[in-house]
Amino acid sequence: MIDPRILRDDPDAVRAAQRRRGESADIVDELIAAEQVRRTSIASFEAVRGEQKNLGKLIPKAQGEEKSELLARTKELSQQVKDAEAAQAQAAETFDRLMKSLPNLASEEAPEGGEDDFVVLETVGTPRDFAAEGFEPRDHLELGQLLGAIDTERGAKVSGARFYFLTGVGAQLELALTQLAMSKAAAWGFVPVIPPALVKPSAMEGTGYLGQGSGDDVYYLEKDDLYLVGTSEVPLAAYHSDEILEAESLPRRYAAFSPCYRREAGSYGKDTRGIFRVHWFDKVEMFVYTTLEESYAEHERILAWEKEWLDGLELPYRVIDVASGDLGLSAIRKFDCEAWIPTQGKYREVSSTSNTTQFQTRRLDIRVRGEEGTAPAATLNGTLCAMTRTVIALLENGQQADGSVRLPPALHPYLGEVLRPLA
RNA sequence: GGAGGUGUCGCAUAGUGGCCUAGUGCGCCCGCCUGCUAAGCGGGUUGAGGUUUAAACCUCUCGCGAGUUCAAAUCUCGCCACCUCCGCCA
Repeated sequence: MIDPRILRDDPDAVRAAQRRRGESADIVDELIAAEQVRRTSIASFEAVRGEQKNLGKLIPKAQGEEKSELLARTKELSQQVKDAEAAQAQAAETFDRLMKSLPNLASEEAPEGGEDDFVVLETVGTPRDFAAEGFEPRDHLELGQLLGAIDTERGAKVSGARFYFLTGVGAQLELALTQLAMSKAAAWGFVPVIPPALVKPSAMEGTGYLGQGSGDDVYYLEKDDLYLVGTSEVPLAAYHSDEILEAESLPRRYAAFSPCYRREAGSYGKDTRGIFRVHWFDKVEMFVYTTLEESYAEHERILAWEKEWLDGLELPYRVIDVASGDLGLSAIRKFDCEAWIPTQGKYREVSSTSNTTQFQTRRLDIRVRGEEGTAPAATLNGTLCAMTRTVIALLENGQQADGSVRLPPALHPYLGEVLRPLA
């Protein structure tokens, strides 16, 4: 949710931001009208309510005829108060619903356009030339099967399409990555967290994951009215909901390890091989609470940490500045890191960091107490390590002609230098 | 899953229908006093929203939501959280 004052003071800025996202600006006029109704209905309610309170004070002191006259008048007022309150509540709800459907104001610095209009900010490392090395690279699934690391057939048997088992060195690799990522994050000043992966609707709604059709991509347990989170951003954002944080305590940085569940509705037929696009994976996620003013610099810092992580894994990657039409509801700007996937001949997303400014904190009621009163906090999120895609990148980029896989030095303490095919 | 209990301002507590504009203590902030510190004295101290140039005023907020009533922290119902016991389990 954006600052309602911007609507009043500078509606053109909101219209411009909508256009940058490639969306209609009509909602701005609807919002302005709804706010007007909201304010006048508040004024009417307060007027009758005030009168009711004043008359009510006279009743215990009044006697006889004066008293019964007062009672008659207040009885009439009572109904008016109820009606005015209901009207006020309805106007507030209408305004609130519209406000919540409005996406965050896309940054003017984000490239304009849709999914394909991203800007490449940087390319790090060089993809290997397998032709020069004299062999055809195997894809991650073939390698995973040779190593006894990935079992998608049994994943499908037990849970269905887009599920998998990690076995042997596959399981060990995920545990090693988890341990490495969590200890790196702790060294950078993040508080390690293991959050619940099931959350109430308010948490899901507050982070913006139920809006604009994205609700279809979320698993929901009807019996219990709980959602399975698609990222630990959700429980981490809701962690401080309904709280006021002291300005001196910021930034608060959290790194969470959690499973992530995604229905992948609307991606039928896309990335169906292996474990690239799955219904469940585990992830270490960074999440920061700070002030709006600090959020822009923090976004750069999170990106820097993501790069440091990929550098440590010695993966070739590039960084893109996601276009305004592809930001999702909550972000004003988003940077993705994409690792090179040799058998696809492309860079593919392995991490993503968003500045969601005050969009989530207004919904979740998270404020900062500073010198000049309270203001909504700002939140940011960024992937440190999404397990399945990182496993894919490590296997494919580290492979050798015999199907063995060389690991980066950072992982040697956990798994040795080379993963070897089963005999 | 069953039975019982609790939920008031940062913390602790008072409050069983109108004198609650929620009192008191602690903590915290400002001032006075004071060789220093402590004590003492005076004032302030939930948050949100509305009217307004401003000062100021008003409304809402006693876990959340409905209801009863002219009037609800207080009475009724539903929900949530926590505590104790039983059952089950890791």
